[in-house]
Amino acid sequence: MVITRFAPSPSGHLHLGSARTALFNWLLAKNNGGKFLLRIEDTDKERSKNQHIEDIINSLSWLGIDYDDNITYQSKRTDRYKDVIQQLLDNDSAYYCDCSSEELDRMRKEQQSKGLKPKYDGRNRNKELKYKKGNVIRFKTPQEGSIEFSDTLKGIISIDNKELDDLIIARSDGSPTYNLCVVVDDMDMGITHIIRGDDHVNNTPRQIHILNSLGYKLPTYSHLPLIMGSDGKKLSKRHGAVSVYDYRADGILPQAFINYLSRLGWGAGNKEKFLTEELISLFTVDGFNKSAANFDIKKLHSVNKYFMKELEIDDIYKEFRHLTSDYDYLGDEKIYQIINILRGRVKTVKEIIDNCVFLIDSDFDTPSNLRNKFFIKENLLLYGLIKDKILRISEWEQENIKLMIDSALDELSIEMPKFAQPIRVGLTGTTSSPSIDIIIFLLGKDECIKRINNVIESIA
RNA sequence: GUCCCCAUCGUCUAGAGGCCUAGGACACCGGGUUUUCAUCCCGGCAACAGGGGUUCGACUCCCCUUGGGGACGCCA
Repeated sequence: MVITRFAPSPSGHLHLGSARTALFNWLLAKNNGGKFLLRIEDTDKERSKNQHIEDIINSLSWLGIDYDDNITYQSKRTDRYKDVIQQLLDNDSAYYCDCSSEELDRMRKEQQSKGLKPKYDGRNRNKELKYKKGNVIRFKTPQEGSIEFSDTLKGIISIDNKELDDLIIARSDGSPTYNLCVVVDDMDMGITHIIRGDDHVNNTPRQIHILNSLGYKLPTYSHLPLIMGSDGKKLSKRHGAVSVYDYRADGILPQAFINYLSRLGWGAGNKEKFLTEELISLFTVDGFNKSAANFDIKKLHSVNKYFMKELEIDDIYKEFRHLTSDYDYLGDEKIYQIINILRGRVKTVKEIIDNCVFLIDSDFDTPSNLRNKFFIKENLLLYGLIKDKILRISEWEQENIKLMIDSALDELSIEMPKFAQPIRVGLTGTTSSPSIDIIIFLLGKDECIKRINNVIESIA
C-alpha cells in the first residue's frame, strides 16, 4: 500500500510551499487508494507552538486535505528515538563527541578560509569517547565511495561520501535531531513515498545512510523544486502573502487554491481547470516538472474568478460567512442574492464583500466630481420621476422594476445610459455597479426612496 | 568558496529525435457584445539562454559556458 506523509514543523502558519507538498503527497495516496499521514515535527521546543499546529490543521482541512489515522507528534516519541540511537551506538554506527560549539565554529571558519566546504572533520570519530554529560552523539557516515539514490523527478542523484560528514543525531541535552527523527518516523510509519522540497536533496543521502545502518528499505523519493516569487527570487513576504491563511482572508476559494497550487510544478497535458476529484484521478508523479515555478498572484486570481462562477453557491457562501458577519442581519436569502449577482463580476469572495458595501451603508459619500456631474437641476425631473414610479410598484419583483424603467425611459424619451448613470450614482455613490434594475431590487423600496430623497434634497 | 539540482513566450506550462511554421492558459494590446464598470466573445504580440558536438534530422541526446536555485547548524 502507498503510504505518504506531510511532516510540517509548527513554527508558523502553513506556508504556500508546504501546502503544495501536502497536496501532492495527499494526491499520491488518494490516487493509489493508500494512506496520507500527518506528522508534526515539534522537536524544537523553542519554535514549536500549539497555536501553529492548530493553524496548520485548520488550513489543511480548509483545503480539503484530510489525513488518515492519528497525528504523530515527534515530541511524544523521544523514548523511541533514544532506543534507536542506542542501537546505532551498539552496532558501531554512532559515537560520542565532545567538541564545543566554539571549537566547531573555529573549525568551519578555518575550512572556509581555505576554500573548503565547511563540515565536521571527524576528529573524535575513532577516539571511542564514553558517555559524558554534555556530549553529543554523531552518526558514522561512510567515508569512502559514493551514495546513489533514485528520484522520480531528478533521476539518479549521486553524491560522494566525502561531501558528507558525521552529523549530530543527539544534542548535548540528549534530544534527537531532525535527520534521525525523520528516518525513524518514516520507518515506523511505513512511509513508502516521500514527496518533499528540493531543499532536502542534500539531507537524503544522510538519511539513507542511517536507514541502511538500521536495515530498512528505502522509500521512493520525489524532490520538488521550490516555489519562487514572481521575480524568480526566493518567495518571501515582499511578494505578498505566503501563508494559506492569508489567501483565505483575501477571499480565495479552496478549490481554486488547490487547482492553482497543483499547476505549480505539475501538469497533466494542457489541462488547466479541474476540481479535486478529477485532480486525484489525474495525478501521477510523472507530471512533475523539474524546473522551479514562479508564484503568480494574477493567475491565482484568474483561476479563482473561474471558480467564483462555476462552483455551487454554497461553496462561496461558506467563505463569505467565514470572512464577515457584517451582513448577517440581512438573512441568508438576501446574502445568496448578493452572492449570485456579484459572483460573476469579481475575482475573490472578499471583493463581493467590498463591492456590496452600498447595501448596508446608506450614508456613503459620493465623490464631489460625481455630485457635480449628476446631482444637478437638469436631473431633478429624472429623479422625481423614478421616485414616483418606484413608489407605485406594488409587487417588488425584478421583472416589474424592469418594466418600470422601460416606461420611465419612454416618458423621458432618453437612452438607457443617460438614465442609468444618474440613478446609479444616486443609489450607490459610484459609476460602477451591477445593472440598475438589480440594484433597485436589492436595495428595496424604502431604501431606494430614502436615497433618492437625499439626492433631491442635495440638489435643492 | 565547495557540492547538488535546474534552464521553452513576461508568468504557469504542452513537447519523450522528424507530428513544431513550437500548442494551451494567465498577463498584456486591439476589436465586439453590454445599462456604467466588470463579465463574456473574437483577434494580436510573445519563447526553445549561448556555443560546440552526436545524427540524414535536434526544443528533445552529450559536453562546455552563462544564468538561476538549493545545501553546507547541537533549525527543521
